[in-house]
Amino acid sequence: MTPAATPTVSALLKERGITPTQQRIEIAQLLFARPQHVSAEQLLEQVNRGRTRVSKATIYNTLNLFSRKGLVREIIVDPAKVFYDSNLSRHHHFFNVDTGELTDVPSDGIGLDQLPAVPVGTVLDGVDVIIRIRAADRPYR
Amino acid sequence: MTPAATPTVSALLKERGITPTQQRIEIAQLLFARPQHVSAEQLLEQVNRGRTRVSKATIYNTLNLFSRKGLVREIIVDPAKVFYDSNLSRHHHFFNVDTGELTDVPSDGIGLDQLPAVPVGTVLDGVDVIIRIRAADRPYR
DNA sequence: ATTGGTGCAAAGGATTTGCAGTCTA
DNA sequence: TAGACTGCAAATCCTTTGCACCAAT
Repeated sequence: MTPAATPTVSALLKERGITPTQQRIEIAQLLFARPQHVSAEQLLEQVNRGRTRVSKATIYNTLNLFSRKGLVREIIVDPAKVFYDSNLSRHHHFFNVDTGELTDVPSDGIGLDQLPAVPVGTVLDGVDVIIRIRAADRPYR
Repeated sequence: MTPAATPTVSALLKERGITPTQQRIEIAQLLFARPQHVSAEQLLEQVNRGRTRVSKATIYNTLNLFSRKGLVREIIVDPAKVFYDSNLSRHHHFFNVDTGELTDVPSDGIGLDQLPAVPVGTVLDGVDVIIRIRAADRPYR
């Protein structure tokens, strides 16, 4: 086995002060293979489809860690489902309340110009813009 | 007892096609006494502090009903806590991740100019802008 | 009578926690 | 070897559901 099959991800983790364990590397590789939104559950499935098995607890621990370290962004759209976004560029989301689908807003599509000053004693942590949409033919009430 | 101690709220509910029961009136009175953000739990406490007792199930049923009928807006900031906002005017929120506090963004403070076109086959359901803030002296990582 | 609403308790589902065993440095 | 990490299962917490009882038409 080659000693450095995953140099990039491992280095990325170290940069952020995260010990690159096997599980974390596996998780990070999936997350950063392409920008995506995944739930903890989806990620767990993806990982366990591969060689390295990880537990539910580790998925949650790792996602929380990555989130705190700024490697992924938490997107909370539903009380029963958090998504983790590996695309860190400034962008916002459509959330289809009928399907539960989360998609990016085309970058040219939104103008969130000036942010308000945050309250005294606080600092900005992040801005979420979630545009809720639903199927055009479901009046739903 | 006066036959119409609560004419306003009762009428409001009827307008929206909601049968004005005692519990719903009580809940609505609290919600609309002043614009506020409450969680289901907080509202349950508030209601049960008064004369009319309501159950947890009724609180949830009622909040979901009011939300569907457009009387309150759901604000989802945390997977474990939904707030219900009785202020329906277009506005956005600060969410203090350290304290769990939700406050309004001063109306002049934000410019969300153009919204993107929603995907084909869908219609706009609502837009949430949540500005996450944290205590200035808690680096937290 | 029928339909709708409420309450209670149990169920459900996502996330967290405790703790023992394991790995990293 | 010390400290950090992982896995498993149990525990938590918010929210929903099932079902019996009550109210209104």
